[in-house]
Amino acid sequence: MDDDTLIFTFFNEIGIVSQLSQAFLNRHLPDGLHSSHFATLNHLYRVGNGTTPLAIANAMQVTKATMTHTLAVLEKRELVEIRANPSDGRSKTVFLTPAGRAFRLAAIGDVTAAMATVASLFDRAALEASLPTLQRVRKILDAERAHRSGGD
Amino acid sequence: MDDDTLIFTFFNEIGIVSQLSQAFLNRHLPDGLHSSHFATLNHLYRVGNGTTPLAIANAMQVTKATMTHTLAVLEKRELVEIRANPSDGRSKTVFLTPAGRAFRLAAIGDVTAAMATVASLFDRAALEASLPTLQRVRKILDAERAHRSGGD
DNA sequence: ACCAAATAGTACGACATCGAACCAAAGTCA
DNA sequence: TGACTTTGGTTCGATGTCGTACTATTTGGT
Repeated sequence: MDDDTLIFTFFNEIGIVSQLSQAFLNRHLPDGLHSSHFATLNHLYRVGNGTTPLAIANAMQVTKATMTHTLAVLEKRELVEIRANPSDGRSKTVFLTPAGRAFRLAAIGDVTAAMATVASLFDRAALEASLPTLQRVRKILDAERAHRSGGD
Repeated sequence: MDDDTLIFTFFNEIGIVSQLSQAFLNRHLPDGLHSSHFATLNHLYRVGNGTTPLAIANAMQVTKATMTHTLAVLEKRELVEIRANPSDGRSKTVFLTPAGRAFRLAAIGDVTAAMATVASLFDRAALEASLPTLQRVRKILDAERAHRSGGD
């Protein structure tokens, strides 16, 4: 298998696994929550409150337009609160509400429970071993994207 | 990191890499072709002609409704031809047209060229090493999905 | 042979995502 | 200070994907 084919195969597999895992999440998340909403809640929880929409969009690797939409959904459900950014009039800051925190916990519970049956089938060591590779690939693609859209 | 967290992290990383690679493809595929169309053309080329839409949908891990749409797009561009299935009145068969073949080659050329700059940054051995893991994960999720929707 | 259940594909409505165009606030530089 | 550029977010239109409901054909049991 030459390099190009390997790379195609690799990304093809990545794409399919991603689709399957997202489908899994979408099926098991409570109340019609979409995996992207879930990911955003988790990000807010991990990174902490007061982040700007753009920062979240970059972290999630979606466009800012998409993040506007995602945050609007979360805000309508009162899972996050969006305030003006005191240090920049163009910007906003995003906060997880208590309801958002609770919802995240509940969602994690549901997903974890649903995952219990399959989780045991995964080879923990193998997953752990491929993580650095994935992260490196992510960084490379990310840099390429930034470079493309930024300069050039 | 406990098992659940590892799995979450793993799928999160997979999702992001998938998004980035799809975005990369979408940016570099000619004539507004979407990565899913590209993947379908590649599948038809690899697996051979005369496959049914459902078989393609399963291989691509999308719903049959989605495949109906994808094939309609490809057919409108005359990259595939869809005929009745002689052995099953409900079914169809899909064929790559000469134009479809040519388009696929051109697309591969474009993408490969665009990828040349980043391809050298990938650690070939690492990608190769994580492929089996990805394939195993795919199989597990796939089986779970089939089980869920089929029985239960 | 007939009727029920399963199956392949389509139609429809909902929604996530994207790119491009746009607006408003900062920043920059003369 | 004032104009040009950059930057954070939103709006808009287009499109890919999904789930559900539906149609037509096939399969299977009696």
